[in-house]
Amino acid sequence: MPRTRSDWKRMNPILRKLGAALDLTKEEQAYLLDLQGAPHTVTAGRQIVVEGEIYDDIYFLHDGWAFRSKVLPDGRRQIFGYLIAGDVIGLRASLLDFADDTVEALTDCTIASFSLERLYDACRHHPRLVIALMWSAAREQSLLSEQIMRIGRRNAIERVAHFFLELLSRLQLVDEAGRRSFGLPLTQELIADTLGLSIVHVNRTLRKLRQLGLVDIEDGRLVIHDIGRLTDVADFDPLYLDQASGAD
Amino acid sequence: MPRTRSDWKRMNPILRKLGAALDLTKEEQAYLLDLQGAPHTVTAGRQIVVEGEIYDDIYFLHDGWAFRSKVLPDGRRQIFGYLIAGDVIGLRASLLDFADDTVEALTDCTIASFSLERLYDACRHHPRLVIALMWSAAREQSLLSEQIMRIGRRNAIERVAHFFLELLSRLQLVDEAGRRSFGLPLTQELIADTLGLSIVHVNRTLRKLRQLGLVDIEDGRLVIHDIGRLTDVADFDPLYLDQASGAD
DNA sequence: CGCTGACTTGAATCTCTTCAAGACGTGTGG
DNA sequence: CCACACGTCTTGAAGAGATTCAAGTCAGCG
Repeated sequence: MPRTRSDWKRMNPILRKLGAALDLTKEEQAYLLDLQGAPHTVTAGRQIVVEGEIYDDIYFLHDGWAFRSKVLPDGRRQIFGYLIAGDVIGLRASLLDFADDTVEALTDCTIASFSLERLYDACRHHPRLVIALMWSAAREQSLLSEQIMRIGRRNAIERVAHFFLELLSRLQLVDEAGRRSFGLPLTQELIADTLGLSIVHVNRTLRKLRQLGLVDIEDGRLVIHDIGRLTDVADFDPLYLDQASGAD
Repeated sequence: MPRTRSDWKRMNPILRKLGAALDLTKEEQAYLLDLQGAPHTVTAGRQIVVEGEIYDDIYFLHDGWAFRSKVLPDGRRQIFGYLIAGDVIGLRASLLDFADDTVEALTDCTIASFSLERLYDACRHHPRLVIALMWSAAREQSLLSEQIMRIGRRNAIERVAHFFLELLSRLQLVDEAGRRSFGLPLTQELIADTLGLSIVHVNRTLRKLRQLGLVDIEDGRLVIHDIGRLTDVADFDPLYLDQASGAD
């Protein structure tokens, strides 16, 4: 299904997300769209960035889910975070000499690339765009910090609850979640590798959350029954997401 | 003890660190030094950045140790990482609306500030400097990812061993460590809050490392007796540090 | 000289992991 | 169309790793 440029623009989640941080001018928006090549699709399971490889391009994720991870020699895997519509992929890999982790498409993804080279030009002509990109990277760092907090100092039920609420807020920002539910393409194994738990324990923890009447997962969709209580359980404070949720 | 500008320049750890990534021209180096105000001292225990506050300035850390952390309402604390000579403080806080964690001086620190406003100018006139700054932020992200890996998927002894080796490499880059030892201003409580462990367990783990003949802590100095074996225990791969260690 | 902060150690306890086995749904080839 | 394999989810039981509680040592310091 062919799309015109103005189509991309109207629905572009990157603009939506960056727009939440800075008010970009029409010109800046146009420039940003021009930077990108035509979007293409990556099928689920494919690796977009591979640990140890060299990259000069970065990608904007338009649609779908991806995740960053790394595997120890003995097979233990850690997932660092999930990438959803509006997120940037591979910025770090192209700034550093090599990618130091792997980004894999979790669902079919639509991505658009542009070369880092063009960032130099952008610097000169549209410095605010670079600031916007840095803002995006800064926010990603906040997510990483919060992930450390989750894994380092929270117990299993807090981790899961907190993780779900973070996903809810992030997805809402790009219009991919309802008020209290969203499509969750994760297996329990992925959740385990994200939160530093075993599969079995994730299973038991989900059961507990279900029994408490807080959340349900049905048909790959997460439904939060009581956001207030879940927020209490998780001790969730969305400040770090820097997205003025609610008041928006 | 007064210093001339050329003094700062010669010994400036920021230049040393950024120089490891990009070869900055003389002009770029001079511009970078001009950006900064005169260094001043922050005494140990003082907070440099406070969670929830608004910041427009960023700081270069010239000397000393600081750490980023966050505390849960019930007192559990997580330390996200340590800042040493050459590191940037507060970039994230000034890009986002608020600081989302706290940076505290662990030892007396020497820092120099410059306003984020000037970054716009830098963008136009010296885009490579901004790239260098982004490289620095990217590397910081790598550290955070590795921290997640440590806490999420490694056991206590691996965490401690890996943590020590990371510190060794980072300190060596800015000439603050010998071949196999360095000054370690951390209490066991700080190590515990860094690695997601209890104080007691850190203590036992350090004892184990000592008994294995791998490391010793004497007089606030960490001495690694057998880097090879410690690297094996930790499964340490310095690739993520992006500093071409050894071959340097 | 007594107080405080950091380190140390033992014992009991708990959270989470590991091992094992079964249920369920789905896709595939005979 | 059935049998079988496979991936995911689920649950029980045993065990390991880490925490908590408690108490005691030691050095520095007012």
